[in-house]
Amino acid sequence: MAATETRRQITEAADALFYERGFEATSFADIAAAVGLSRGNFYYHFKTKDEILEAVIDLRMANTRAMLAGWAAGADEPAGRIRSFIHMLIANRAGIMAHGCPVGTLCSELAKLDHVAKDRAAELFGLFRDWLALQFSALGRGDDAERLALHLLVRSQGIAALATAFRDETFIRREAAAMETWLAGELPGLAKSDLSIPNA
Amino acid sequence: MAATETRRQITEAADALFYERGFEATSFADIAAAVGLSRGNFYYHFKTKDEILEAVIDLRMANTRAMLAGWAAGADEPAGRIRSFIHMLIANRAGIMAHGCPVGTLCSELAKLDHVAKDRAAELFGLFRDWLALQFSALGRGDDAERLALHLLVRSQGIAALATAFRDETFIRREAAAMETWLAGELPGLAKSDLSIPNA
DNA sequence: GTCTATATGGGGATAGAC
DNA sequence: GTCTATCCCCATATAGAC
Repeated sequence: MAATETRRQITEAADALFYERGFEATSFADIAAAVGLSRGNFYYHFKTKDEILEAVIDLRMANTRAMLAGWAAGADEPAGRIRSFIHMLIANRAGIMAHGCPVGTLCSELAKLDHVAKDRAAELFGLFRDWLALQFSALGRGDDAERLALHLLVRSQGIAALATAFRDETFIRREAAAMETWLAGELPGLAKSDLSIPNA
Repeated sequence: MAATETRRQITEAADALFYERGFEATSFADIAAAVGLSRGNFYYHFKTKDEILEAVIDLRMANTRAMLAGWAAGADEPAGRIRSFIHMLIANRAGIMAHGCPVGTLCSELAKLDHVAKDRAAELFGLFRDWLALQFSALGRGDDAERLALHLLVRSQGIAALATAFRDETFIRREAAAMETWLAGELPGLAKSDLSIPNA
């Protein structure tokens, strides 16, 4: 197999395992087994665990950018795009209840380890913050755009944290709906009908 | 030294280390060194790591109950008690920026490990939820008490998660203030002056 | 590029002397 | 109750054959 393809497979397997089990709790052997590779060969592709982490963060940055671009393409109005962000909580509820938010839990773990990559992981939050701020700016809230963006991140992170602890789907839906109500209040020009709660 | 006293010291050292470095990342040797004990002797007091975790959760439950009782004793009005909860974010900001919320990060780590104690750790959230709900009930919001309590937990958890990632103290103060504004809006009978932002 | 075999270190955990 | 010595396993990481 081509080295780049194997590297891609390793990175994707590590991405999933880091999310499901955590960075420290995932061993080389776990990743190698997931890809169907021997431990020895593994080191041909990645020399250290930190190198894998770097590749995983790069992958998540790329995936996040693609997701945000998809949301932007999927809705003409900034309010609808923000709703896509909120809806993510419902769409990913199973994973969130089992393993939390991939971004928040990674940042938290790396902060405790005082890992060199902790700031790079925080840039994942930065992507969401900047993208949300852009939508609020387009809605005429330029002065408050970053504050409003961070407030949405706060609530989504809090929902994820408590959903992991209590594993209560109703709670997620209710708090997501409350976020939409808040959004409507911040954007008085918006029609109520544009802010119904997603069911998917 | 008396066994109970040594056990207490171990539990407190483990409590701090689990918070600062995480449960998995903390080794027996780390805890033993913090207490000034040999590894061998360590096993006289705790047979397994899970046993230490259990003791740490018990300690945190007791400490949390004591803190909540202190807040109740320190303010006659339920609104002031809730403000004590919000103020905790400011008071603990240094620790939160470095290591996150002790409750949220422990629940998150144990969930990923699928650890047997994950539900016991979630009961720490339960203590806050029930205590906050009690205050809202006393304020005549009995029907919504749990929902309002969980909303406060959501926002405090989200603030902790993002504060850890961005290490921005201004952000913490601003979001804490926003929580107080929200609280004022939920309790229309409350005087504005009762809801000023703590500075400590 | 992939494998097996292996080095090395640290983790949890135990035995037994004092 | 405390210590030293030790066991075993699994982790990261390397060497070298194929």
